[in-house]
Amino acid sequence: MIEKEIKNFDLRQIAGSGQCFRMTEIPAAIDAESGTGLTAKQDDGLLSGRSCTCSEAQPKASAAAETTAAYRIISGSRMAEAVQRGRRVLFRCGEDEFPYWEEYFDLKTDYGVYIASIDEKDSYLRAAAEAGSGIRILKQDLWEMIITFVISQQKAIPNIRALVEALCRNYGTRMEDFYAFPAPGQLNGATLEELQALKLGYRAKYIKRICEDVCSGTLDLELLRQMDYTAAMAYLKGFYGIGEKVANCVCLFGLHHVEAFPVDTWIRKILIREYACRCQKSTLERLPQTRRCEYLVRRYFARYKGYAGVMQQYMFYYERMGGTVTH
DNA sequence: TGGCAGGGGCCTG
DNA sequence: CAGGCCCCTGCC
Repeated sequence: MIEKEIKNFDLRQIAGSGQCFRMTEIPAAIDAESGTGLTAKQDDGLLSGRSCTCSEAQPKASAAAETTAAYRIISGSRMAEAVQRGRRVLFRCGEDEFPYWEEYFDLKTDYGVYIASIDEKDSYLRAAAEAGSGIRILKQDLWEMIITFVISQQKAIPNIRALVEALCRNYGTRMEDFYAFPAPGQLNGATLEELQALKLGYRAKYIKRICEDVCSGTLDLELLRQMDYTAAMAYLKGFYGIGEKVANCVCLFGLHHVEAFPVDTWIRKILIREYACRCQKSTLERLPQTRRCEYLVRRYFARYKGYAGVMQQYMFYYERMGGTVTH
C-alpha cells in the first residue's frame, strides 16, 4: 500500500489511451471518514482509514468536486489496484512490488517538461496535450506487448481487450483472482486451430510463428531488450506478422523507447488533417502516398527529439475522445 | 435484414 | 503499389 502525490497522472486517461488492454475500472467509493478520501469498495481491511500518513494534506476546495477513480491493472503475471483522487494516488500492492509499478507508470519522469516544450504555435498539439495531460507512457511486459499488438491489427480496442483476455484465460496461469498473460512456452502450447477458434483470424498464424520463434531462441527477448530504438525496430520487423506499426508500438510500450512514433489509421488522419496543410502542397504531392505521413512526422515532430511518442499518445487520446477537453 | 465500410496492418506478387 | 486477408461491429 503506497500513497503518492503525482503531477500529470490520470488513471482514467491512461486507461483510455489505448496502450494497455488489461486495465479496467473497478468500483470506488469516497470514504469521507478517512484522512485521504482514498478507498475502494471491496474493503479487505487493508485499505480503509489507516493508509494516510499526510494529515495536513487536506483536499483543496476544488478537490471536493474531484471524482475518485479506481482501476485494476494486470501486467504479465502481476496485478495491482490503484485509486486516485486529484493528485493523490493509492497503489494497492505489496511494498516490494511498488518499484515495478513505479517503473510501469513511469512515475519518476516529469511529463510537465514534455508538455511545456510543445511548440507554442502548434495549437492543436497544445490542446491535445492539455486534454491528455495525465497520460503516461507505460513500461509494460515486452512479450505481452508483442503478442497484444500483433492481435491489434485491424481490430477495435474492445475486441483487442477481449482477445487478450481469452488468451490469458485459456493459456495463462491462474492467479488468485485473475489470469496471468501466458508465457511464450504456455502460449506455444496452443495449436493454430485453437488460436483460430478464438477468432484471431489471420493473426493466428502470426502468433503461432512468433511463439515458436521465441521458444526456439530465434526471437531473443533479452537481446531485443538491450537494443536501441533503431536496432530494435529492424530486429522486430524481421519477424512474421510484425510490421512498422506493431514494431513501433512494441518499442514504445514494451521497451520504453519513447522516441518511437507509431502511425496508425487515427494518427494518419490527424497528420493529414492538422499537419499536411501546414506545408506546401507540391512538396507533399511529390512524395509517394505511403511516405507522406513519414515526412510530416519528421518535419513537425523531430523537435521532440527522444520523446515524440509522448506527443503521439496525446494526439491519439485526443482524437479518440473526439477532440474535447475533459477535466 | 442485408450489404457495406472499416478496424491502432501485414504479407505477397 | 495493389490486393487479399479473418471476422466482427457499426451504420444505413
